[in-house]
Amino acid sequence: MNRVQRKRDERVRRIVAAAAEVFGERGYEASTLEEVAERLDVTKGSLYYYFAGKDELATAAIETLGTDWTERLEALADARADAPRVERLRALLREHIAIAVLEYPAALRLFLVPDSWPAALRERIRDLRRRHDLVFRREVTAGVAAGEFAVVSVDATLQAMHAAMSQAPLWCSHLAAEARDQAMDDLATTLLRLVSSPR
Amino acid sequence: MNRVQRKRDERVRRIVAAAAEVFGERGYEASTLEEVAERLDVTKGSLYYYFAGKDELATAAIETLGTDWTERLEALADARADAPRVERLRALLREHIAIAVLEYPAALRLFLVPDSWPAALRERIRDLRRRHDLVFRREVTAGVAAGEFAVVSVDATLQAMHAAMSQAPLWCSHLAAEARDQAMDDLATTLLRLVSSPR
Amino acid sequence: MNRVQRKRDERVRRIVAAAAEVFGERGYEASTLEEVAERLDVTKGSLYYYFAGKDELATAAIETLGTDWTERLEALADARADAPRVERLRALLREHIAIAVLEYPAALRLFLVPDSWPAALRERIRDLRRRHDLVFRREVTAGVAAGEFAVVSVDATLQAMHAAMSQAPLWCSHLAAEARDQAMDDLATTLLRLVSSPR
Amino acid sequence: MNRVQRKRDERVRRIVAAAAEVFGERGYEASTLEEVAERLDVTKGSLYYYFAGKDELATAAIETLGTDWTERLEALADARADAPRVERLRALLREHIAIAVLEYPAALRLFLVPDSWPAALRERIRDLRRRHDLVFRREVTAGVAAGEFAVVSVDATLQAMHAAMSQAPLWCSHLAAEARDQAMDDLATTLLRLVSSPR
DNA sequence: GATGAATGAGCGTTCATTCAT
DNA sequence: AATGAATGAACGCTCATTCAT
Repeated sequence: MNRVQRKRDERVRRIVAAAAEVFGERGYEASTLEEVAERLDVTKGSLYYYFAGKDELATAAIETLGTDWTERLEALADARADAPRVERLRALLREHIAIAVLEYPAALRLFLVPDSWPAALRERIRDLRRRHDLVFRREVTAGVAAGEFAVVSVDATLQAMHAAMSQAPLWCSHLAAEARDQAMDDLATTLLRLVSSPR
Repeated sequence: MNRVQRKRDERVRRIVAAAAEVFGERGYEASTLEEVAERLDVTKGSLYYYFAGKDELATAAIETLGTDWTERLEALADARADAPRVERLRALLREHIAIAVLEYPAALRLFLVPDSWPAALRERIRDLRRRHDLVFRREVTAGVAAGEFAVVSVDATLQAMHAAMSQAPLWCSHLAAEARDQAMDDLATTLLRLVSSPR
Repeated sequence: MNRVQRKRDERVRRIVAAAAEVFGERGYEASTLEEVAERLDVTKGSLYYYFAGKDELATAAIETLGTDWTERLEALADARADAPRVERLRALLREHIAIAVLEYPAALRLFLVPDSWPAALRERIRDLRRRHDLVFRREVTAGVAAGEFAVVSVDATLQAMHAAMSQAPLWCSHLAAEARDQAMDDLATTLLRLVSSPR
Repeated sequence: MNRVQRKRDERVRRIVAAAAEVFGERGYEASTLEEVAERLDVTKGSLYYYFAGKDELATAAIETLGTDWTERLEALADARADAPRVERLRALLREHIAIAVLEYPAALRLFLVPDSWPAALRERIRDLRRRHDLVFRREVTAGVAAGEFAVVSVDATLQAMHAAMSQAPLWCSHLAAEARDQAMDDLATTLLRLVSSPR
């Protein structure tokens, strides 16, 4: 029973990975269950054995990706708990950008979900974003409270950070390794300006 | 013949305008020729008299949308030619955000062109973005040269600005009118920090 | 414009007729748009130019058939307005049976609609049945009021009549012409017993 | 081996019972093997160990349903062997209606077998109906012979009775419990009129 | 120039059926 | 005996595209 369950989980994992790929490359609307199935070398119908439909598959893809991403950032924040605020935030920004560029270059498209989704799923996705957002929000608000950071508006600041980081792949992906590293560093440093107290 | 030509141009102009509206609101995949035709109060088939297909219409729409957008920003920059740099840049940022949020909420999706599009069209779109980018790049580089702005990297700065502005609709669209205006102001002010000389 | 409209109406009429045939032969669930289209020698998709979907097509089929049927009975009732009650009712029963057996042998299946239909459509069908029912109900209640008929329950009586008449094709269709006429007569006479005052 | 066989028979019996339930509730097309399996708490695939496919299962279900139904009526007729004819017939009608309305509301649909079914299966079903019919035919013909009943035509009378009873669910199912009981009583009494000697 | 009509390919989804284990 | 998994055909539906008029 345990073995069966493991097998099933592994299968689900592979399907979600393939789905995340496809949704990321094409966006929700242009993605086809056929293509997801093709990459897994199974038929369309098989997907329905594991997922109730396109929406659920997309949600699972987003959820998996979002959870993994968030947890890594949370772990990083913990690991740097004693570092100066600005350095901890820089590390988080840098890591976020690196994950976006190197591992999930398709994430932006994945989160560009159609407004037509059922409210429940959209709420679920909103939760994911919130938790993800919280990693950075915590740092920023604490820094502001401590007088080390200064922002015009926490929301606007976080919005700008997230947007810039999630679009980084569009800009960086085609660069050579070194230039890319430099670009990612530059972006992180640039985004730090958003919270630096201007004196 | 001249009169005929003018008439045709005007017709094309109206079609493209309607298409830009629809594509701008829904993105490429979710847009329907039926809806474009409906807004023009003609039938779907008529569009084919002027455009070879959806892709061409979309390209024309993107082009129009991009050109319109850029020209409005250029005009604004001209109008504020004598204003202090920082105020001119703020005005440009604010206007860009307003256009994105209020008029073309799906522009981000629209510019995320699928890899499957013909290279020619994608190149055309790249040109548009370049010209668009130039409006802000000019301001930033001039400001830096004049010692009034300071940036880590011009590319990273512009990249962050554009990303934040184009994703603003995701964040602002659902806000009430007043809150939305405030959010747009905050975002513009926040993005100004990216070029402010930190002293 | 008038000619175009006539053409369209004729087209719709033919589609509805084909649909009524198919739905009648197979029932709602087992009927296929493909088969309706095939009988019309067009493609499935064409049907959507005239009807929004399977449900609407089925509703139109039911509606057309039901209206025609009812109107003919109403006309008959008018024509026999001066005949004795029992003879007028007999004529109505006989005509109803004849229409069912000879013209719409498939009607029974057509009205066996799935419970899953949208409430609006089911309400529409209920209306049709009500109007159809009214032709007989009027006769029965008037007869009862006049003391010429006697029934246990008007509802039960009408229900039994309608059921027997609509199922007549199952029983009569395969009979030879003469035997079939006799069977239809017998059925009408039998059903008259339902209202005869038993003394 | 005998024990094994008994076990298997029991298993088959339970499957068929579940199938009869489902098919009786939903009709053939709308029934799913998945649902049958679910009610038995086994998987879809298991059913194929006992039945070659949906059609065979449906046939067995119809057969069971029909046999069960008939036997209950036969038992009832026996139990009331000494009652007056009219009361025995009333009891049979009432019971038939109750079974139709309360237990097999979709039986009508189920017996409206598509023409596409193999002739053998359809013949089988016809046999079932004949035996079923016989329960009532016996009562009616005997009553007529005894001079207690009077009918225009035995066939027409039985046809009307069966039709009214099998369509009763369409009419009664949505009534509240009390009203439904009353309706069933009324219908039985009404149908008795079909055989009552007039005057 | 424009329309009404039709087409056909493709999509998401369902489900009876098969089969290795 | 039974299960989990997979398949494939079919269905309802959408929509870009074509074309005679």
